[in-house]
Order: sequence, then C-alpha cells, then structure tokens
Amino acid sequence: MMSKRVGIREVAAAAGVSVTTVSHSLSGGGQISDATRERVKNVAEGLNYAPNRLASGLRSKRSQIIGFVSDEISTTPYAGNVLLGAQEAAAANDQVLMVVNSNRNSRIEDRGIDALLQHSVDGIIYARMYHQAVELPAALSGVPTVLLDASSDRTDLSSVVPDEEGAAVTAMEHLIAAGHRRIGYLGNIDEIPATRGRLAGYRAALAAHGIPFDESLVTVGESMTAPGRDAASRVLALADRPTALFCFNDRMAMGAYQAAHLAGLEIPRDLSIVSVDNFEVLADALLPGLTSIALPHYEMGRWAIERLAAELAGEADSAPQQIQMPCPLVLRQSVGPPPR
Amino acid sequence: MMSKRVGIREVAAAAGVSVTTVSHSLSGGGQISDATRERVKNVAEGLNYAPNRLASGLRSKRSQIIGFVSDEISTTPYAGNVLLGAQEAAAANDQVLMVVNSNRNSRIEDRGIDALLQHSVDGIIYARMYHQAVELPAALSGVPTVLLDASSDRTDLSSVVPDEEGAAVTAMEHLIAAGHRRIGYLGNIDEIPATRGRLAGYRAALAAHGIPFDESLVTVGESMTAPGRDAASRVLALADRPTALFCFNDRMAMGAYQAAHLAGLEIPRDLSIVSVDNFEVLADALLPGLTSIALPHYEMGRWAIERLAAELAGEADSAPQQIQMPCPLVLRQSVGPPPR
DNA sequence: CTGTTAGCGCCTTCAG
DNA sequence: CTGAAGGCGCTAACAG
Repeated sequence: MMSKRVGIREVAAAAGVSVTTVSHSLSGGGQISDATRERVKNVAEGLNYAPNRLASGLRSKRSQIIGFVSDEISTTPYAGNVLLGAQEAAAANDQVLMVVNSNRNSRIEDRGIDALLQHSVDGIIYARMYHQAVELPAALSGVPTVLLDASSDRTDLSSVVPDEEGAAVTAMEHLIAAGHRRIGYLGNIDEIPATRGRLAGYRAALAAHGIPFDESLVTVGESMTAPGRDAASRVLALADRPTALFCFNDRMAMGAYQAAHLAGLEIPRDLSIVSVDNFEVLADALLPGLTSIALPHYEMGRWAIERLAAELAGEADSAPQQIQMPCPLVLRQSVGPPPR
Repeated sequence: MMSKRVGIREVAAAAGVSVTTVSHSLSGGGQISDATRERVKNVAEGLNYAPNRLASGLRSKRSQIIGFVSDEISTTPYAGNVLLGAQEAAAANDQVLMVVNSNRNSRIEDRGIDALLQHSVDGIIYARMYHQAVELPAALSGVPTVLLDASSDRTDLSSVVPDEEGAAVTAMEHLIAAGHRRIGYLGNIDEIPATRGRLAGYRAALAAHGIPFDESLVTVGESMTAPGRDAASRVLALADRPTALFCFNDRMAMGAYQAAHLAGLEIPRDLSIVSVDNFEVLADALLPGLTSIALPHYEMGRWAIERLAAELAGEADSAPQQIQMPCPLVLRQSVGPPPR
C-alpha cells in the first residue's frame, strides 16, 4: 500500500536531527557518530519506519529489483526450485524478484523484458527451464544479465548449467561399482545439450573402465514415459540384454520400469536402473524407488543471483564466469548387483 | 538498466510541446486534441521512449506492481500454473508480478511482505499451493489482497478455491455413468478442505443415485503413492471388492495402480479409477492413462489478478467475492464398464 | 486545448 | 560530524 507511511522526515523530526543524518544513519554511509546512528535507528524502528524503495530507487539508480525471465515457469515441475533458489538468495541481498514468463514466445518475452526495464530492474536472470543454448534478446544488451540453465557463445556473460557429462559419469560409475558391465543407455532425441552430454558421459565412463561401447545397447526416443517404455522394450528383448540401464530422465525410466514389468523382469533383481532428474513425484513413487541424479536447480538459482550481485557490485571477482554445476546421485532402491 | 534513457522532456522538446502534453497524450488523460496526441505518440515511439515506472509510481501512487506471496512455489509441481495464470493476467493489465516465497515460515513471509510493501505494490495475491484455510498476516491489513487457493472467514476479502465437492461429484458421476455401483474411495487424512469436500462429494453422488454408503469401501492414508498403495490393497482384498475407485489425488491413484497390479487386477478391465489433480507427469505416464479431475490452477491465477484489478479500480462490481471454481474431468483410459 | 509549477520520498554533493 | 538544498522522472492541479 502506498499510504502515508512514516517517512524519513518524520524520523528526523522525532530524533531531532536532519533528514540527511537519518539517511546516513540508516544506510550506513556518511560520517555519523555511533551514538546518533544508534539513536536514529531506534527512533526509526520505534516509528515503524520503512523506506520507500520507489523513491530511493529513483534517486539512487538502484531499485533492488532483479528481473527473472524464463521460458516456462509452469509446465515443467522442475521449475520451482530454480525460482526458489533465486528468490532466497535475492532476499538475502535485500533484493526482490520480478518475474516474467515468455511461454517460448519471443514477442511476449520482449514485452516482458520491456516491463522489467521500465521498472528499472538492476539486472536480469535469463532462465530456461532445461539446459539449452540461447541467444540473448537485443533489448537486454547493456543490461547486467546472468544466464541460468542456459548457455550462449558469449564470454562476456555469466552462465550456469548442469554438468551433463559429469552427471552421466556419476550414474555410470554407480552402476559399474555395483558390478554391471553390460549397461544400456536409454537416450533421447532432442537437439539439446543434455542429449550430447549424457551420451558422452556414458561413453566416457565405459571407456574409463575398459568396457567396449556396444551400439546395440543404445536406444533412443522422446524423453517421456511411453517412448521410454518402447525403447526399453527393444533393448530388453535382446538375446544378450543389458543388466542395467542408464536412462536420460525419470520419465523415460518410468517407461523402463513398465517395460521391465511387461518382460517379466524384476527391479533391481533382474535389471538395475539409474536415471537423471530426481523428480521426486516419480522417483519416490516408483516401486522400487528410483535411484536418480539430481539436477542442481536450487543451487543454480542461488548462484545466478549471487553472480549477478557480484557483477552489479563491480567486485574484484566480477569477471564473467561460465560454470557447470555438479549433479549429485540420490540413492533409492533401483540398483543391485547384476543377476547370477 | 537505469541509464539515461530518453525521458518525457526529450519527447516534449522533440515534439515541440510541454511535458504535460506529453504525459497526457501518452496516458490518455487530459484534454488533448487527437492531432497532437497522435503526433506526440509518434515522436515518443520514434525516440524509443519508455516511461520510468519508478518515477510515475512515486508520483501517482500506483506502482503497477502486484505482490505475489505463496507458501511454496517450489515443492509442488502444480504451483507453476497458478503463477502463470496470474502473470499473464497481470501483463494484460500492464502490471507486473513481484514474487515472494515463505516456505511456510511466517517470519520469512513477514519479511517478504515487508519488502513488497516497501516497493509499493498496489495489491497482493496471497496464495497457497493447495486449498487451505488461512489467516491473513497483520502486515497485510489495509492492503488490497485477494486469496488464491486459500480461504478465510473474512467476507471482506475476495478468494478463489477449487470446488472440491463438485470435483468429487464429477468424478463419481463419470464412474456411475460407466455402470459402477460399488465404488470405493481412497481418501486422505490431512485436515484440509479437500479432505472433507471430496468425501462429501463422494457421498452426495452415491446418495443422488440411491447407492447406499458402505463404510468398508472407504480407506484412507497420507496422500502419497505408498500409502495409496497400502490403502488400495486393503480395499481390493475385500471379498466383495469395489469395481471402481475414486482416489483423492493422482499420487494415491498411482499407488492404487500398483496395488491392482500386485493383486493381479487389470485396469480398467477389472478395476476403474478416477482421481483428482490431473498431474500430467503421472496421469499421462501411467499405463493405462489415468482419468483425472483437473484443478483450475491457471484459471484461479487469472481470476485472482482480475479480481484484484477490479477492486483496485474501485469498479461497480468491486464488492469482495468468495468463489469456488469448477474442476473439469480429463478423460484418459482408466475407466471402463464394471467387470462381468 | 496546452503550459507552468510544484512536489512524490529519498539520496547526495556541498558547506558549515 | 551534521545540515541545507537540489534534483531523480513523472503527474496533477491550476492557470492561461
């Protein structure tokens, strides 16, 4: 509400000082004696003073608002945690988030960015809901921006994405450590970084353990349950079927569960499974629980805000960084030793 | 970015008029001839003028920012759509959303609300991620507020929640129309409106069709997959087991699928299932697809913003409203005629 | 119909 | 160490 809340001048009057002194006292700036500073703070608190950010932003050119633009806050269930991470980090910095959603429509996105700029956001988190390459909208040139779950070829922009290859290696190491050597990969077909990265990790892990790559163990499909079921059915029908499956994501893994069921195989006795997403509604619900690699959504959200804050502050370490975040393994019950 | 963008005075100079004329021309107010209005608009566009909302908000007491406070944006996957609905409706009103997340912690929530108020939000959407009764934080008294997926006993506050009882009736009517008379209810145990509402709907639908209520067909558990599985197993073990199950939500329904499987029952041949949530990642993924009642998340988001806008505008119909939104049935493959 | 003139609430040189 | 004064960019009376 924009009512007549108490302002800096009321505080000044009550404390018997000038508005300047109040401003300095509260903002930590200026040369104020500790005594007055304390007194002013107490008076302000007593009066229930709260600054008007509109006014201070107008004057100081710092709105303390960060714009958060994403392609689809909604459809994906992973989304929430990146927003949460960003929001909590922002709150810790005395910043607040203004969110805008493009629904993958660049006209809507541009309009949203315009709105953010009109509200004088200090910077922008440009987020995607799954790892992908992006081109920054022209309207954002000159605006401090950090890419989240998105990457570009620009080295002057900070960005954070999951370490896709590392995620796959982690999953594979877990399977190999359990004794598996014949491990299938249920891959997806979209042209996104995760597709390449996870396959690369799959192959790298095999190579690291001297296990030959067998193309017949790799099947692909759309990254959803039904295609995962079909792909898994194909590879499980092989005479020399794999004893374990690394799945592109939890939805495909759910398909693999169904395929295993249809083939009369029991998990993990006959088939071990690891996948990526750690999407709890699925991973926890499946029987047995699905061991899965978690994507660091919350952490990426935090990192993006902190990076942006550092760049806005012009700190020493403010050179742009492009980082890949590690993805931890979340153990459940879908992995066991190979049969026999 | 808060750089020296072109301001209203540059536009005025370029158009050869005063700043007042520019302001009126662009905001549609004042008495300006159509000719000058047009000319000014063109000049402004040519100069790529965009208003500084900080300044206009400071002056006009209208920030065009709506605060969105919710308990948990993240953990639940339903969340996204309410934010999306709200965001799109806000954009249509030339408003923008500032989000704050309390993580169910009232101290964090109060801090967040403070931040929103400091930024002079015009009003607040106070949202919960699932239907529940709330008490409005004291800090919000006097602030235009609309409750979303939340209700209170205050009649001076607008609110929107799903029609829980209607949802259950819709589900039951579908089952009854398919020929079922022996229908079980897999209920939950939390003390939330949905618990009462859906059970009431279950009973009402039975009564409307002259089917006696049989307590043995009602089993309850926590609203998750494993408890759903257990509860369903109990009722399916009955000598005279139900031919259909109405489940509290999709996660419990997934448990019912598993229980059916374990009991050697095939869906929908031996057992029909309808539930609530239409949580696509589950409902679409289950085999066969799960027929489910959709909760109107997106629509509630839109409605809340529109209601707030109406109240802010002080329109004729601005008396607070407490509404229940209908919940549509989404057909998939989990319902068939009763066996034999 | 259009222009002049004050501020909105705060920050920030610049003097004391 | 503290106070006075001038805007930030825009809107809204009030005059012309």
